[in-house]
Amino acid sequence: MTDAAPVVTRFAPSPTGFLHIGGARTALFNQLYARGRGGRFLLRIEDTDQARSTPEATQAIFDGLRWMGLDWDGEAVSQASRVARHREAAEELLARGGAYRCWATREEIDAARAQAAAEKRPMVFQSPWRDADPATAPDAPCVVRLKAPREGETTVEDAVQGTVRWANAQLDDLILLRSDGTPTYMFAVVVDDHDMGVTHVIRGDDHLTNAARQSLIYAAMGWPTPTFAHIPLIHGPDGAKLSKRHGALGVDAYRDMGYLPEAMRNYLARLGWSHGDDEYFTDAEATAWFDLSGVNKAPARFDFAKLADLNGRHMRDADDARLVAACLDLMARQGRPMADAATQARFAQAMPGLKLRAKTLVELIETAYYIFATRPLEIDEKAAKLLDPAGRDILAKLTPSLAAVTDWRSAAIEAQTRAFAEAHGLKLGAVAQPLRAAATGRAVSPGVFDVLETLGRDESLARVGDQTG
RNA sequence: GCGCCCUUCGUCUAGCGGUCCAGGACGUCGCCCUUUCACGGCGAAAACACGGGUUCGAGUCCCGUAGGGCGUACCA
Repeated sequence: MTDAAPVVTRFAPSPTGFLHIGGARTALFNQLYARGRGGRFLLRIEDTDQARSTPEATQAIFDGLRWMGLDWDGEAVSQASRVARHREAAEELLARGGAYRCWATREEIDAARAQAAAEKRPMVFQSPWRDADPATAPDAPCVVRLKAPREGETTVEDAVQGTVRWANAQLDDLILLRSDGTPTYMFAVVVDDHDMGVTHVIRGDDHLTNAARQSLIYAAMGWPTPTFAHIPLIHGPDGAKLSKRHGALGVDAYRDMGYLPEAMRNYLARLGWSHGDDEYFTDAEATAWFDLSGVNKAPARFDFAKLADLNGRHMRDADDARLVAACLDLMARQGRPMADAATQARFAQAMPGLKLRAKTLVELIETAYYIFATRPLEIDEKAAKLLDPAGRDILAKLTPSLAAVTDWRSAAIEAQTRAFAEAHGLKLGAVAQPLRAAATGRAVSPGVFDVLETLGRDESLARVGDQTG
Protein backbone atom coordinates (compact mmCIF):
# COMPACT_ATOMS: atom_id res chain seq x y z
CA MET A 1 0.00 0.00 0.00
CA THR A 2 1.48 3.31 -0.99
CA ASP A 3 -0.45 6.38 -0.07
CA ALA A 4 0.71 9.93 -0.29
CA ALA A 5 -0.11 10.74 3.31
CA PRO A 6 3.12 11.46 5.15
CA VAL A 7 3.86 9.41 8.21
CA VAL A 8 3.65 11.20 11.54
CA THR A 9 4.66 9.45 14.73
CA ARG A 10 5.09 10.71 18.23
CA PHE A 11 6.59 9.81 21.55
CA ALA A 12 4.37 10.83 24.45
CA PRO A 13 6.01 10.29 27.82
CA SER A 14 4.55 11.44 31.10
CA PRO A 15 6.99 13.57 33.05
CA THR A 16 6.88 11.72 36.32
CA GLY A 17 10.50 10.59 36.41
CA PHE A 18 13.49 10.07 34.21
CA LEU A 19 13.47 8.64 30.70
CA HIS A 20 13.72 4.93 31.28
CA ILE A 21 14.99 2.34 28.90
CA GLY A 22 11.59 1.21 27.69
CA GLY A 23 10.59 4.75 26.88
CA ALA A 24 13.85 5.30 25.06
CA ARG A 25 13.16 2.29 22.88
CA THR A 26 9.63 3.41 22.15
CA ALA A 27 10.96 6.79 21.09
CA LEU A 28 13.60 5.07 18.96
CA PHE A 29 11.05 2.92 17.15
CA ASN A 30 8.90 5.95 16.47
CA GLN A 31 11.82 7.89 15.14
CA LEU A 32 13.07 5.06 12.96
CA TYR A 33 9.64 4.43 11.55
CA ALA A 34 8.95 8.05 10.67
CA ARG A 35 12.38 8.99 9.39
CA GLY A 36 12.68 5.86 7.34
CA ARG A 37 9.64 7.02 5.43
CA GLY A 38 10.38 10.70 5.14
CA GLY A 39 7.86 11.42 7.83
CA ARG A 40 7.90 13.45 11.02
CA PHE A 41 8.60 12.36 14.57
CA LEU A 42 6.94 14.50 17.24
CA LEU A 43 7.26 14.79 20.98
CA ARG A 44 4.45 15.47 23.37
CA ILE A 45 4.73 15.67 27.12
CA GLU A 46 1.71 14.09 28.81
CA ASP A 47 1.52 16.40 31.77
CA THR A 48 -2.20 16.41 32.41
CA ASP A 49 -1.63 14.99 35.86
CA GLN A 50 -0.58 18.16 37.59
CA ALA A 51 0.10 16.45 40.85
CA ARG A 52 2.66 14.04 39.47
CA SER A 53 4.23 15.99 36.66
CA THR A 54 7.31 18.06 37.33
CA PRO A 55 9.37 20.41 35.20
CA GLU A 56 12.48 18.60 36.36
CA ALA A 57 11.16 15.36 34.94
CA THR A 58 10.33 17.06 31.67
CA GLN A 59 13.88 18.35 31.49
CA ALA A 60 15.21 14.91 32.33
CA ILE A 61 13.27 13.48 29.41
CA PHE A 62 14.60 16.10 27.03
CA ASP A 63 18.14 15.47 28.23
CA GLY A 64 17.71 11.73 28.03
CA LEU A 65 16.39 11.85 24.49
CA ARG A 66 19.15 14.17 23.40
CA TRP A 67 21.84 11.99 24.88
CA MET A 68 20.32 9.00 23.14
CA GLY A 69 20.62 10.92 19.90
CA LEU A 70 16.87 11.06 19.43
CA ASP A 71 15.64 14.33 18.05
CA TRP A 72 12.08 15.25 17.47
CA ASP A 73 10.67 17.56 14.83
CA GLY A 74 9.38 20.93 15.89
CA GLU A 75 8.60 22.03 19.41
CA ALA A 76 7.64 19.57 22.10
CA VAL A 77 3.94 19.90 22.85
CA SER A 78 2.72 20.24 26.40
CA GLN A 79 -0.54 18.41 26.78
CA ALA A 80 -1.52 20.55 29.74
CA SER A 81 -1.38 23.64 27.58
CA ARG A 82 -4.15 22.25 25.46
CA VAL A 83 -6.87 21.80 28.06
CA ALA A 84 -9.08 24.45 26.46
CA ARG A 85 -9.13 22.44 23.27
CA HIS A 86 -9.80 19.21 25.15
CA ARG A 87 -12.75 20.80 26.91
CA GLU A 88 -14.03 22.14 23.65
CA ALA A 89 -13.91 18.68 22.11
CA ALA A 90 -15.77 17.26 25.10
CA GLU A 91 -18.45 19.92 24.83
CA GLU A 92 -18.82 19.10 21.18
CA LEU A 93 -19.31 15.46 22.00
CA LEU A 94 -21.75 16.33 24.77
CA ALA A 95 -23.81 18.47 22.42
CA ARG A 96 -23.90 15.68 19.93
CA GLY A 97 -25.03 13.13 22.49
CA GLY A 98 -21.85 11.11 22.32
CA ALA A 99 -21.10 11.83 25.95
CA TYR A 100 -23.01 12.60 29.12
CA ARG A 101 -22.54 14.18 32.51
CA CYS A 102 -22.30 11.82 35.42
CA TRP A 103 -22.74 12.60 39.09
CA ALA A 104 -21.99 9.15 40.42
CA THR A 105 -19.92 9.27 43.59
CA ARG A 106 -16.72 7.42 44.26
CA GLU A 107 -18.56 5.28 46.80
CA GLU A 108 -21.25 4.26 44.36
CA ILE A 109 -18.67 3.31 41.78
CA ASP A 110 -16.60 1.29 44.21
CA ALA A 111 -19.67 -0.51 45.44
CA ALA A 112 -20.74 -1.39 41.91
CA ARG A 113 -17.32 -2.72 41.11
CA ALA A 114 -17.14 -4.79 44.26
CA GLN A 115 -20.54 -6.20 43.41
CA ALA A 116 -19.44 -7.11 39.89
CA ALA A 117 -16.30 -8.80 41.16
CA ALA A 118 -18.35 -10.84 43.61
CA GLU A 119 -20.60 -11.97 40.80
CA LYS A 120 -17.56 -12.74 38.64
CA ARG A 121 -18.68 -10.26 36.05
CA PRO A 122 -16.51 -7.71 34.31
CA MET A 123 -15.94 -4.77 36.59
CA VAL A 124 -17.25 -2.13 34.28
CA PHE A 125 -19.20 0.59 35.95
CA GLN A 126 -22.56 1.38 34.39
CA SER A 127 -23.54 4.87 35.30
CA PRO A 128 -27.19 5.54 36.15
CA TRP A 129 -26.75 8.96 34.59
CA ARG A 130 -26.21 7.62 31.10
CA ASP A 131 -29.86 7.97 30.23
CA ALA A 132 -31.09 9.95 33.20
CA ASP A 133 -33.09 13.10 32.93
CA PRO A 134 -30.66 16.05 33.26
CA ALA A 135 -33.34 17.87 35.23
CA THR A 136 -32.81 15.48 38.14
CA ALA A 137 -29.15 16.34 38.34
CA PRO A 138 -27.85 17.56 41.67
CA ASP A 139 -26.15 20.88 41.91
CA ALA A 140 -22.69 19.43 42.18
CA PRO A 141 -19.56 19.07 40.11
CA CYS A 142 -19.76 16.24 37.63
CA VAL A 143 -17.66 14.22 35.32
CA VAL A 144 -18.13 13.82 31.57
CA ARG A 145 -18.28 10.26 30.35
CA LEU A 146 -18.18 8.77 26.89
CA LYS A 147 -21.44 7.13 25.89
CA ALA A 148 -19.78 3.94 24.71
CA PRO A 149 -21.69 1.24 22.90
CA ARG A 150 -22.77 -1.63 25.14
CA GLU A 151 -23.51 -4.06 22.36
CA GLY A 152 -21.22 -5.47 19.72
CA GLU A 153 -17.48 -5.49 19.71
CA THR A 154 -14.56 -3.23 19.08
CA THR A 155 -11.66 -4.41 17.02
CA VAL A 156 -8.23 -2.94 16.67
CA GLU A 157 -6.05 -3.75 13.70
CA ASP A 158 -2.68 -3.61 15.32
CA ALA A 159 0.40 -3.50 13.11
CA VAL A 160 2.28 -5.68 15.54
CA GLN A 161 -0.30 -7.65 17.47
CA GLY A 162 -2.67 -8.33 14.62
CA THR A 163 -6.43 -8.11 14.93
CA VAL A 164 -7.56 -7.83 18.53
CA ARG A 165 -11.21 -7.86 19.60
CA TRP A 166 -13.11 -6.84 22.71
CA ALA A 167 -16.73 -7.28 23.51
CA ASN A 168 -18.05 -3.78 24.13
CA ALA A 169 -19.55 -5.07 27.35
CA GLN A 170 -15.98 -5.20 28.64
CA LEU A 171 -15.37 -1.55 27.94
CA ASP A 172 -16.84 1.07 30.23
CA ASP A 173 -17.99 4.61 29.72
CA LEU A 174 -14.63 6.14 30.33
CA ILE A 175 -14.25 9.54 31.87
CA LEU A 176 -13.33 12.26 29.43
CA LEU A 177 -13.36 15.23 31.74
CA ARG A 178 -12.74 15.05 35.47
CA SER A 179 -15.02 16.82 37.88
CA ASP A 180 -12.55 19.69 38.02
CA GLY A 181 -12.91 20.09 34.28
CA THR A 182 -9.48 18.77 33.31
CA PRO A 183 -9.21 16.11 30.64
CA THR A 184 -8.15 12.60 31.40
CA TYR A 185 -5.20 11.05 29.67
CA MET A 186 -7.45 8.77 27.65
CA PHE A 187 -9.28 11.67 26.10
CA ALA A 188 -6.41 14.09 25.75
CA VAL A 189 -4.29 11.57 23.81
CA VAL A 190 -6.99 11.11 21.23
CA VAL A 191 -7.63 14.80 20.75
CA ASP A 192 -3.93 15.59 20.60
CA ASP A 193 -3.00 12.75 18.30
CA HIS A 194 -5.78 13.79 15.99
CA ASP A 195 -4.87 17.47 16.06
CA MET A 196 -1.20 16.75 15.59
CA GLY A 197 -1.95 14.61 12.57
CA VAL A 198 -0.43 11.48 14.06
CA THR A 199 -0.80 8.62 11.61
CA HIS A 200 0.94 5.86 13.55
CA VAL A 201 0.74 5.32 17.27
CA ILE A 202 3.70 3.17 18.24
CA ARG A 203 3.81 2.57 21.97
CA GLY A 204 4.22 -0.02 24.68
CA ASP A 205 2.11 -3.12 24.84
CA ASP A 206 0.66 -1.92 28.13
CA HIS A 207 -1.49 0.40 26.06
CA LEU A 208 -3.14 -2.31 24.00
CA THR A 209 -6.40 -2.20 25.91
CA ASN A 210 -6.32 1.56 25.75
CA ALA A 211 -6.35 1.28 21.97
CA ALA A 212 -9.82 -0.20 22.22
CA ARG A 213 -11.05 2.55 24.51
CA GLN A 214 -9.47 5.19 22.36
CA SER A 215 -10.95 3.68 19.22
CA LEU A 216 -14.32 4.30 20.78
CA ILE A 217 -13.46 7.95 21.27
CA TYR A 218 -12.20 8.31 17.73
CA ALA A 219 -15.44 6.81 16.49
CA ALA A 220 -17.53 9.10 18.68
CA MET A 221 -15.63 12.14 17.46
CA GLY A 222 -15.97 10.99 13.89
CA TRP A 223 -12.23 10.93 13.37
CA PRO A 224 -10.23 8.30 11.51
CA THR A 225 -8.20 6.10 13.82
CA PRO A 226 -4.45 6.06 13.34
CA THR A 227 -2.57 2.83 12.81
CA PHE A 228 -1.78 1.29 16.16
CA ALA A 229 1.39 -0.66 16.83
CA HIS A 230 1.87 -2.03 20.31
CA ILE A 231 5.39 -3.11 20.89
CA PRO A 232 6.25 -5.64 23.59
CA LEU A 233 7.64 -4.48 26.88
CA ILE A 234 11.19 -4.97 28.04
CA HIS A 235 11.66 -7.24 31.00
CA GLY A 236 14.52 -7.58 33.41
CA PRO A 237 17.13 -10.35 33.04
CA ASP A 238 15.03 -12.54 35.32
CA GLY A 239 11.93 -12.19 33.19
CA ALA A 240 10.13 -10.08 35.69
CA LYS A 241 9.07 -6.54 35.20
CA LEU A 242 11.94 -4.15 34.86
CA SER A 243 12.85 -2.80 38.25
CA LYS A 244 15.43 -0.37 39.38
CA ARG A 245 17.61 -3.31 40.24
CA HIS A 246 18.25 -4.18 36.61
CA GLY A 247 17.28 -2.12 33.64
CA ALA A 248 14.73 0.43 34.70
CA LEU A 249 17.28 3.11 35.14
CA GLY A 250 17.29 6.50 33.57
CA VAL A 251 19.26 6.59 30.35
CA ASP A 252 21.75 8.83 32.13
CA ALA A 253 22.67 5.81 34.23
CA TYR A 254 23.70 4.01 31.06
CA ARG A 255 25.77 7.00 30.08
CA ASP A 256 27.53 6.80 33.44
CA MET A 257 28.08 3.07 32.99
CA GLY A 258 30.09 3.99 29.91
CA TYR A 259 27.81 3.01 27.07
CA LEU A 260 27.85 4.90 23.80
CA PRO A 261 24.54 6.26 22.54
CA GLU A 262 24.91 4.59 19.16
CA ALA A 263 25.42 1.27 20.92
CA MET A 264 22.31 1.88 22.98
CA ARG A 265 20.36 2.60 19.84
CA ASN A 266 21.70 -0.49 18.13
CA TYR A 267 20.96 -2.70 21.12
CA LEU A 268 17.52 -1.29 21.78
CA ALA A 269 16.54 -1.53 18.14
CA ARG A 270 17.57 -5.16 18.09
CA LEU A 271 15.62 -5.88 21.26
CA GLY A 272 12.24 -6.93 19.99
CA TRP A 273 12.92 -6.12 16.38
CA SER A 274 14.97 -7.93 13.82
CA HIS A 275 16.11 -7.59 10.27
CA GLY A 276 17.23 -11.10 9.41
CA ASP A 277 20.45 -11.94 11.18
CA ASP A 278 21.77 -8.40 11.34
CA GLU A 279 23.13 -7.63 14.79
CA TYR A 280 25.56 -4.80 14.40
CA PHE A 281 24.37 -1.89 12.34
CA THR A 282 24.49 1.85 11.88
CA ASP A 283 21.72 4.35 12.41
CA ALA A 284 21.37 4.77 8.68
CA GLU A 285 20.88 1.05 8.24
CA ALA A 286 18.41 0.85 11.09
CA THR A 287 16.42 3.70 9.60
CA ALA A 288 16.37 2.10 6.19
CA TRP A 289 15.51 -1.34 7.50
CA PHE A 290 13.09 -0.65 10.31
CA ASP A 291 9.55 -1.79 9.79
CA LEU A 292 6.69 -2.76 12.04
CA SER A 293 6.52 -6.17 10.40
CA GLY A 294 9.86 -7.03 11.94
CA VAL A 295 8.74 -6.27 15.46
CA ASN A 296 8.30 -9.26 17.72
CA LYS A 297 5.16 -9.84 19.74
CA ALA A 298 6.77 -11.33 22.80
CA PRO A 299 8.42 -9.33 25.55
CA ALA A 300 12.21 -9.35 25.57
CA ARG A 301 14.64 -9.49 28.43
CA PHE A 302 17.29 -6.91 28.87
CA ASP A 303 20.75 -8.42 28.57
CA PHE A 304 23.72 -6.38 29.71
CA ALA A 305 26.21 -8.85 28.25
CA LYS A 306 24.94 -8.32 24.77
CA LEU A 307 24.75 -4.57 25.23
CA ALA A 308 28.38 -4.65 26.37
CA ASP A 309 29.43 -6.64 23.32
CA LEU A 310 27.72 -4.23 20.97
CA ASN A 311 29.20 -1.32 22.88
CA GLY A 312 32.68 -2.76 22.49
CA ARG A 313 32.20 -3.05 18.76
CA HIS A 314 30.90 0.48 18.45
CA MET A 315 33.82 1.76 20.48
CA ARG A 316 36.28 0.05 18.16
CA ASP A 317 34.65 1.80 15.24
CA ALA A 318 34.38 5.13 16.99
CA ASP A 319 36.63 8.08 16.35
CA ASP A 320 39.53 8.20 18.83
CA ALA A 321 39.24 11.88 19.58
CA ARG A 322 35.58 11.50 20.35
CA LEU A 323 36.29 8.63 22.73
CA VAL A 324 38.92 10.69 24.48
CA ALA A 325 36.41 13.48 24.97
CA ALA A 326 33.73 11.08 26.18
CA CYS A 327 36.10 9.47 28.67
CA LEU A 328 37.34 12.81 29.96
CA ASP A 329 33.74 13.86 30.35
CA LEU A 330 32.90 10.71 32.24
CA MET A 331 35.93 11.12 34.48
CA ALA A 332 34.81 14.63 35.31
CA ARG A 333 31.40 13.30 36.30
CA GLN A 334 33.16 10.72 38.43
CA GLY A 335 34.70 13.62 40.27
CA ARG A 336 38.22 13.12 39.04
CA PRO A 337 40.50 16.10 38.48
CA MET A 338 40.93 17.17 34.90
CA ALA A 339 44.07 15.72 33.35
CA ASP A 340 46.65 18.14 32.01
CA ALA A 341 47.22 18.63 28.30
CA ALA A 342 50.23 16.33 28.13
CA THR A 343 48.32 13.51 29.80
CA GLN A 344 45.39 14.01 27.49
CA ALA A 345 47.74 13.80 24.55
CA ARG A 346 49.15 10.51 25.85
CA PHE A 347 45.64 9.24 26.35
CA ALA A 348 44.78 10.08 22.77
CA GLN A 349 47.93 8.41 21.54
CA ALA A 350 47.10 5.21 23.41
CA MET A 351 43.44 5.19 22.45
CA PRO A 352 43.72 2.74 19.54
CA GLY A 353 45.19 0.10 21.85
CA LEU A 354 42.90 0.98 24.72
CA LYS A 355 39.56 0.84 22.96
CA LEU A 356 40.32 -2.59 21.64
CA ARG A 357 40.40 -3.92 25.15
CA ALA A 358 37.28 -2.46 26.68
CA LYS A 359 33.56 -3.01 26.43
CA THR A 360 32.59 0.25 28.07
CA LEU A 361 34.08 3.64 28.63
CA VAL A 362 34.35 2.81 32.30
CA GLU A 363 36.48 -0.21 31.52
CA LEU A 364 38.51 1.81 29.11
CA ILE A 365 39.29 4.36 31.79
CA GLU A 366 40.31 1.59 34.13
CA THR A 367 42.75 0.08 31.68
CA ALA A 368 44.15 3.54 31.07
CA TYR A 369 45.24 3.66 34.69
CA TYR A 370 48.91 3.77 33.70
CA ILE A 371 48.34 6.97 31.77
CA PHE A 372 46.64 8.94 34.50
CA ALA A 373 48.55 7.56 37.45
CA THR A 374 51.58 9.23 38.92
CA ARG A 375 54.56 7.53 40.52
CA PRO A 376 54.83 5.58 42.59
CA LEU A 377 52.30 3.31 40.88
CA GLU A 378 49.86 1.28 42.82
CA ILE A 379 50.74 -2.30 41.90
CA ASP A 380 47.81 -4.69 41.86
CA GLU A 381 48.00 -8.29 43.00
CA LYS A 382 48.68 -9.92 39.66
CA ALA A 383 51.28 -7.38 38.75
CA ALA A 384 52.94 -7.90 42.13
CA LYS A 385 53.39 -11.58 41.32
CA LEU A 386 55.19 -10.64 38.14
CA LEU A 387 57.45 -8.39 40.15
CA ASP A 388 58.79 -11.13 42.39
CA PRO A 389 62.55 -11.20 43.05
CA ALA A 390 63.18 -12.99 39.77
CA GLY A 391 61.15 -10.49 37.83
CA ARG A 392 62.86 -7.57 39.48
CA ASP A 393 66.21 -9.10 38.79
CA ILE A 394 65.43 -9.35 35.10
CA LEU A 395 64.30 -5.74 35.08
CA ALA A 396 67.47 -4.63 36.81
CA LYS A 397 69.53 -6.34 34.15
CA LEU A 398 67.35 -4.97 31.38
CA THR A 399 67.63 -1.40 32.55
CA PRO A 400 70.98 -0.57 30.89
CA SER A 401 69.71 -1.90 27.56
CA LEU A 402 66.57 0.12 27.88
CA ALA A 403 68.47 3.22 28.82
CA ALA A 404 70.58 2.76 25.74
CA VAL A 405 67.59 3.21 23.47
CA THR A 406 67.90 6.64 21.99
CA ASP A 407 65.06 6.58 19.52
CA TRP A 408 62.30 5.99 22.07
CA ARG A 409 59.74 4.34 19.94
CA SER A 410 57.84 1.11 20.20
CA ALA A 411 59.73 -0.73 17.48
CA ALA A 412 63.14 0.28 18.79
CA ILE A 413 62.29 -0.57 22.38
CA GLU A 414 60.97 -3.91 21.31
CA ALA A 415 64.06 -4.68 19.22
CA GLN A 416 66.29 -3.87 22.14
CA THR A 417 64.23 -5.94 24.54
CA ARG A 418 64.16 -8.91 22.22
CA ALA A 419 67.88 -8.73 21.82
CA PHE A 420 68.24 -8.65 25.58
CA ALA A 421 65.97 -11.64 26.04
CA GLU A 422 67.81 -13.63 23.43
CA ALA A 423 71.19 -12.78 24.88
CA HIS A 424 70.04 -14.05 28.25
CA GLY A 425 68.26 -17.12 26.94
CA LEU A 426 64.89 -15.82 28.07
CA LYS A 427 61.56 -15.97 26.39
CA LEU A 428 60.21 -12.58 25.48
CA GLY A 429 57.32 -13.03 27.84
CA ALA A 430 59.65 -13.50 30.78
CA VAL A 431 60.95 -10.00 30.19
CA ALA A 432 57.86 -8.30 28.81
CA GLN A 433 55.57 -9.28 31.66
CA PRO A 434 57.61 -7.82 34.53
CA LEU A 435 58.20 -4.82 32.33
CA ARG A 436 54.47 -4.38 31.86
CA ALA A 437 53.87 -4.75 35.56
CA ALA A 438 56.43 -2.10 36.35
CA ALA A 439 55.18 0.30 33.70
CA THR A 440 51.47 -0.07 34.34
CA GLY A 441 51.02 -1.62 37.74
CA ARG A 442 48.83 -4.24 36.09
CA ALA A 443 49.25 -7.59 34.40
CA VAL A 444 47.02 -6.49 31.56
CA SER A 445 47.56 -3.58 29.23
CA PRO A 446 47.97 -2.69 25.59
CA GLY A 447 51.20 -3.87 23.97
CA VAL A 448 53.90 -3.11 26.48
CA PHE A 449 56.22 -1.44 23.98
CA ASP A 450 53.44 0.87 22.90
CA VAL A 451 52.83 1.64 26.54
CA LEU A 452 56.47 2.53 27.02
CA GLU A 453 56.45 4.77 23.98
CA THR A 454 53.36 6.55 25.23
CA LEU A 455 54.86 7.04 28.66
CA GLY A 456 58.09 8.46 27.26
CA ARG A 457 61.66 7.53 28.05
CA ASP A 458 62.10 9.32 31.35
CA GLU A 459 58.83 8.20 32.88
CA SER A 460 59.31 4.64 31.67
CA LEU A 461 62.80 4.34 33.07
CA ALA A 462 61.65 5.91 36.32
CA ARG A 463 58.84 3.40 36.71
CA VAL A 464 61.21 0.52 36.08
CA GLY A 465 63.60 2.12 38.52
CA ASP A 466 60.84 2.21 41.15
CA GLN A 467 60.74 -1.57 41.00
CA THR A 468 64.42 -2.29 40.91
CA GLY A 469 65.24 -0.05 43.79
C1' G B 1 -12.50 -12.11 39.38
C1' C B 2 -13.01 -10.40 34.19
C1' G B 3 -10.57 -9.12 29.50
C1' C B 4 -6.51 -9.01 26.21
C1' C B 5 -1.57 -10.38 24.72
C1' C B 6 2.64 -13.66 24.66
C1' U B 7 5.49 -18.77 24.62
C1' U B 8 12.15 -21.47 19.26
C1' C B 9 19.14 -22.69 22.60
C1' G B 10 20.71 -19.41 29.45
C1' U B 11 19.57 -14.48 26.55
C1' C B 12 18.25 -11.65 21.80
C1' U B 13 16.42 -13.85 17.57
C1' A B 14 15.88 -16.33 12.04
C1' G B 15 11.96 -19.35 10.52
C1' C B 16 6.15 -16.63 7.29
C1' G B 17 3.48 -25.96 5.67
C1' G B 18 8.02 -29.53 2.88
C1' U B 19 14.87 -26.84 1.37
C1' C B 20 14.81 -27.52 9.79
C1' C B 21 17.87 -34.43 12.49
C1' A B 22 15.98 -25.86 13.31
C1' G B 23 20.20 -20.98 11.25
C1' G B 24 22.73 -16.39 13.38
C1' A B 25 24.35 -13.36 17.59
C1' C B 26 25.63 -12.67 22.89
C1' G B 27 27.15 -15.62 26.87
C1' U B 28 29.67 -20.37 28.24
C1' C B 29 33.56 -24.15 27.18
C1' G B 30 37.78 -25.92 24.17
C1' C B 31 41.79 -24.99 20.46
C1' C B 32 44.80 -21.48 17.42
C1' C B 33 47.23 -16.63 17.14
C1' U B 34 50.28 -14.06 20.96
C1' U B 35 54.85 -10.15 25.42
C1' U B 36 49.60 -10.05 28.91
C1' C B 37 44.64 -9.02 27.91
C1' A B 38 41.67 -8.09 24.14
C1' C B 39 40.84 -8.47 18.82
C1' G B 40 40.68 -12.17 15.15
C1' G B 41 40.17 -17.44 13.48
C1' C B 42 38.34 -22.50 14.25
C1' G B 43 35.22 -25.79 17.01
C1' A B 44 31.67 -27.66 20.95
C1' A B 45 27.53 -28.00 24.22
C1' A B 46 22.71 -25.60 24.03
C1' A B 47 15.84 -24.59 21.90
C1' C B 48 10.63 -25.52 18.66
C1' A B 49 6.38 -25.19 26.83
C1' C B 50 2.76 -29.51 26.95
C1' G B 51 -1.57 -32.18 24.85
C1' G B 52 -4.93 -32.77 21.06
C1' G B 53 -6.37 -31.86 16.14
C1' U B 54 -6.09 -30.16 10.51
C1' U B 55 -2.77 -31.95 6.55
C1' C B 56 0.45 -36.62 2.39
C1' G B 57 3.55 -33.39 5.56
C1' A B 58 3.55 -28.56 11.37
C1' G B 59 8.48 -24.84 14.74
C1' U B 60 5.14 -22.90 10.99
C1' C B 61 -2.53 -23.45 10.86
C1' C B 62 -6.70 -24.53 14.74
C1' C B 63 -8.34 -25.84 19.83
C1' G B 64 -7.20 -26.79 24.79
C1' U B 65 -3.68 -26.92 29.17
C1' A B 66 0.27 -24.80 31.73
C1' G B 67 3.36 -20.70 32.48
C1' G B 68 4.40 -15.42 31.89
C1' G B 69 2.85 -10.36 30.91
C1' C B 70 -0.50 -6.22 30.50
C1' G B 71 -5.09 -3.92 31.56
C1' U B 72 -9.24 -3.48 34.59
C1' A B 73 -8.39 4.60 38.14
C1' C B 74 -11.81 11.41 38.19
C1' C B 75 -2.69 7.79 36.73
C1' A B 76 -0.40 8.17 32.36
